[in-house]
Amino acid sequence: MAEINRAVKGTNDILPSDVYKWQFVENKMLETAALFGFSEIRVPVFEHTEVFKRSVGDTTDVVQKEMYTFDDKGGRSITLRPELTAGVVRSVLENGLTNGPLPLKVCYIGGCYRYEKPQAGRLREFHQFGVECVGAAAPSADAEVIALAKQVLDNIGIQKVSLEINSIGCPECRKKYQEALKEYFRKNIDTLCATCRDRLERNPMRILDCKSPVCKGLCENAPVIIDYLCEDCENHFKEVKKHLDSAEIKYTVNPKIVRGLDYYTRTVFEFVSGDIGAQSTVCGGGRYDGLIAQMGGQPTASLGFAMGIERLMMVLEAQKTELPKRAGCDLYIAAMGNNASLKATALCNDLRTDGFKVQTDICNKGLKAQMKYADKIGAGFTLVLGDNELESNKANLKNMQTGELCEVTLDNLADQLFSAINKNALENLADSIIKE
RNA sequence: GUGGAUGUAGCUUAGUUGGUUAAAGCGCCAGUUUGUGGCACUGGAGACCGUGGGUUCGAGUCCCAUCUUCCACCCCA
Repeated sequence: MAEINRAVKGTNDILPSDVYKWQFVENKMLETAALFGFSEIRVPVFEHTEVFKRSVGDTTDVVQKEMYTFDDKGGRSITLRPELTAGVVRSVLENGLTNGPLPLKVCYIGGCYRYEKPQAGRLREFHQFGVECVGAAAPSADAEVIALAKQVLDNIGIQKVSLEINSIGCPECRKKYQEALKEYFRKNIDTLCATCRDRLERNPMRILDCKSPVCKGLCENAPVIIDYLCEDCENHFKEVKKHLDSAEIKYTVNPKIVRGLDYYTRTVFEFVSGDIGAQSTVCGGGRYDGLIAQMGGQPTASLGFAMGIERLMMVLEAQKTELPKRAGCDLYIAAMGNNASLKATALCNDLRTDGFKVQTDICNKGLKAQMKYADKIGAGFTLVLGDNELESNKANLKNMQTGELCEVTLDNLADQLFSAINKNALENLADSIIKE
């Protein structure tokens, strides 16, 4: 296939036959966020490169090798967002949103871009839903944000995900911990796998995540971050857990959770699914108390999370979850001849004004072809319009499910269609109740 | 960036030790006489066999390269 009609590597189309799933999921996300007082914010797809370097972290893989960065015609270094927190924080500061009532609760949905090698659950363009809660230092904030993530997943119908939490402390306790960790692994440097030997100095906490059996064995007895938390961080973590318990949100403490973005502090968490392959994290988040100050604002304790929408779709797919599909067409008007076609145009216009989904022939097809088309697009009812109908001002409304015909007058069609649709809906409901 | 697998019509696939106009099902379009979809029947459109080289008298079939897709590592949502 020629390049001109092929999507760029790692990108996907969401086709008309599938959008309903996305619309359902996105609506649930926004609705659920609203229950918690989070309102949507929309920020640009690209930012000054510096925004991401400063927030995500200069040494992270995301910034070092995965960003789509280019110079625009004005010589600015621009980067397509690899995640949304950075841009949202930038906007919050730029617009002085922290001067309003705190906590500030915002959520977002949008595409993110990372130059990675595609695989299951990993694309170059992918979509995230996330929230940011700015100016909330108490442990109850951590629990609320986690509760929100949980409820979003529940409301979408995601099953069998587990919540794992950890505390990676403040920069102070982390420094101490990393020293202890390095010391521990240095003693066993020869037994570590090659990549982990590499990680030892750069990011020793990553070794805890290694899948090689040797490293895994070594990790069993490695020092655990929780033992190195300062008093404040330890108390904070304890309180977070109490709040989760109080809300009856199940979790496991996983001391090995280490977030890959630099801005996280204290509480970090992930929701993990076993159904979608190696990229199993469907939601990741945590506290980032230092980020706002790092971005030039007043020190402001904050936290948030992000979900990978494609990964959620994969879970739904794996679970074989049926998502509600909206009816595509209430009425199809089949027109025969030019006069009927003119009348159909008028009727369609009126009915659409009244809020009905109505279609008619725009290809000059024969009657049979029009009926077939009506059937394929799932029209609830059809109406055939020809010279006879124009003359008598009456026509037969056909119920496409039952095949029943019902005579209607072409005046006040809307009312007649309305009652026909309702009658049909009631009968379907009754049928389904009887079946149960 | 590293590794493994893959690539024939919109979709799912067939294609014999390389040999004439590349096949089928589904889908799509149109018909099966006069104005009503789903079933059946008939017909039609649709593939430069991922791309570029090479071997050969001759390649969808063999070789090389490249790209895509998929999966894993790495990393992350």
